[in-house]
Amino acid sequence: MFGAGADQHAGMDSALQTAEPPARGRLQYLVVRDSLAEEIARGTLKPGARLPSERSLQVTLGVYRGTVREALFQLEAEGLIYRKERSGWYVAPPRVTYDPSRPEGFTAWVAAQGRVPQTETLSKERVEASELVAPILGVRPGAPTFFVRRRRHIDGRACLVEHISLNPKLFPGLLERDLDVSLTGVMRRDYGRVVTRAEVSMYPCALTGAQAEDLRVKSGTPGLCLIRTCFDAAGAVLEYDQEFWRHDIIRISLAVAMQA
Amino acid sequence: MFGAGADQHAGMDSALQTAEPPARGRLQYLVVRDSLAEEIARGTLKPGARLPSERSLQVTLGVYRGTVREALFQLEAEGLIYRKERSGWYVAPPRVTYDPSRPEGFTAWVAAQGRVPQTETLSKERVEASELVAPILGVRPGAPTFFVRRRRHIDGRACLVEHISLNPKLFPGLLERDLDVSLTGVMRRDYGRVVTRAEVSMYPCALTGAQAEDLRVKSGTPGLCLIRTCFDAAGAVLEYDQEFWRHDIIRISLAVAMQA
DNA sequence: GAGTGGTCTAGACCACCTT
DNA sequence: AGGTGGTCTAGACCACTCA
Repeated sequence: MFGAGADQHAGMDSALQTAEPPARGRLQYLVVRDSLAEEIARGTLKPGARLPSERSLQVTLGVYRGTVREALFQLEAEGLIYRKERSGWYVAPPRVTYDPSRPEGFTAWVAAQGRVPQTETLSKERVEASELVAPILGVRPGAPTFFVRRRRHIDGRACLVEHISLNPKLFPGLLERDLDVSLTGVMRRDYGRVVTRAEVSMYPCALTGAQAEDLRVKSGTPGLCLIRTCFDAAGAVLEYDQEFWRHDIIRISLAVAMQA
Repeated sequence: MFGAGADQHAGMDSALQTAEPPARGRLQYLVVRDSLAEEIARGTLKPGARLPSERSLQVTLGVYRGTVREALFQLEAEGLIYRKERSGWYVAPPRVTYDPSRPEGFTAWVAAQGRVPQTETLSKERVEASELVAPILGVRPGAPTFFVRRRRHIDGRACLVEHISLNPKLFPGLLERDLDVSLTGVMRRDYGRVVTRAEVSMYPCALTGAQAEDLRVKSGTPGLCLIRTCFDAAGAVLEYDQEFWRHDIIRISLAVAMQA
């Protein structure tokens, strides 16, 4: 046996059997990370494929499990792999590209990229407008609003949950409808309301609490929070939408005209 | 002494002295996270303040250091705290809001939010156009291009590095100028080129390798990659810009008109 | 030089998924 | 029931920062 930490920091040629001229791969977990990343890039591990278990990697690579996990976390942060809780680690599929200036709904643009979309309504209810939402929807705090929670999937994998707030006066009877479809489509066809403008804001976040549970990811998983307020041509707020995305599945892309 | 893991999962009343009706705080690191988060929310810990050291938290809270660190990582992922490598953990300042449709440069919009911007040119050189960049700039692969690396700070903290590629024919002598200023300003004043349109794309990423070193963060830190191609009114590509942001410092916000 | 975070080891039990 | 990841313990040494 070798003493704890005697040559734990590689740099000498102990780390892995794969003879490499490390350069930056001095740290063991970086070596593990890069070797896994290379297998993914090379295609030895294809999207959707399952990685060997942590314990088998531990044995194969001759490092302790924490080091393997650190490497896995890095790859997860890069969006190269993801985990199904207590099931295993899998190679992540390519990102989908979302253009918030396009009028197509989720279902349409995901399908257009050759992927399989699916929407699931988790809850729909009447709630009192919060201090935050009331001024946005243009109602008094405490006034009735519609609140819809939906989960959306791509290729069978849950990739976002969204919280939608609406003004009931604009959409009477909305909650009685099937909402597993494009909401902008329902607004247009059934209520004659068309989104012509939106204010979009987004920031990297962590998925915690209810969001993490809804997406079945570990609390603290990195995510992207995307908030959208949709207006019609008259300037009425049609929808206030908070979307919590897995960080590894989306790319935002749009053309912007510079303001004068 | 107590056996390894006998009551390691709280739920019973072992976890922390702070009597709480956990609800979701069953896991020890979530309890630690939430108690720290509460101190930040309450203002006991103010932006910029330094947290107690991991070892002192370990003693205070009666858990092992790994548990403390897991809690710290979660708060980091949420953007509530950040680390200065090997120095300590600090409470994060509020995010700045970036609107890619505004023509103001970094220096102007950061200052407008009451923060102190600073730009630093890390390198500027002539390089051969890569396969990726050539078609974007409209030159042949291998043709000469300008390549500028800059690091930008907010309130003294490095918050992004950017890689800028330009077509030398449009900006002769650019590399001899001071580039620690607004590039769009230089383009406009010195070359009569005005950005009127941009294609912007962004996705959550991990800061690794050179980016991580430039920003002095640990490899694998979550980040936001923002890529921008700027055009003038004639449709010429003025600039191809890759920005690597710390994940916790920025919020993107813009108004979009829906395409017909 | 003292103190900090960063990395690493060698174990253990638990909750959950899969078969 | 067996295997997986998730959490936890109790150590150790290292590289770096800061005073």
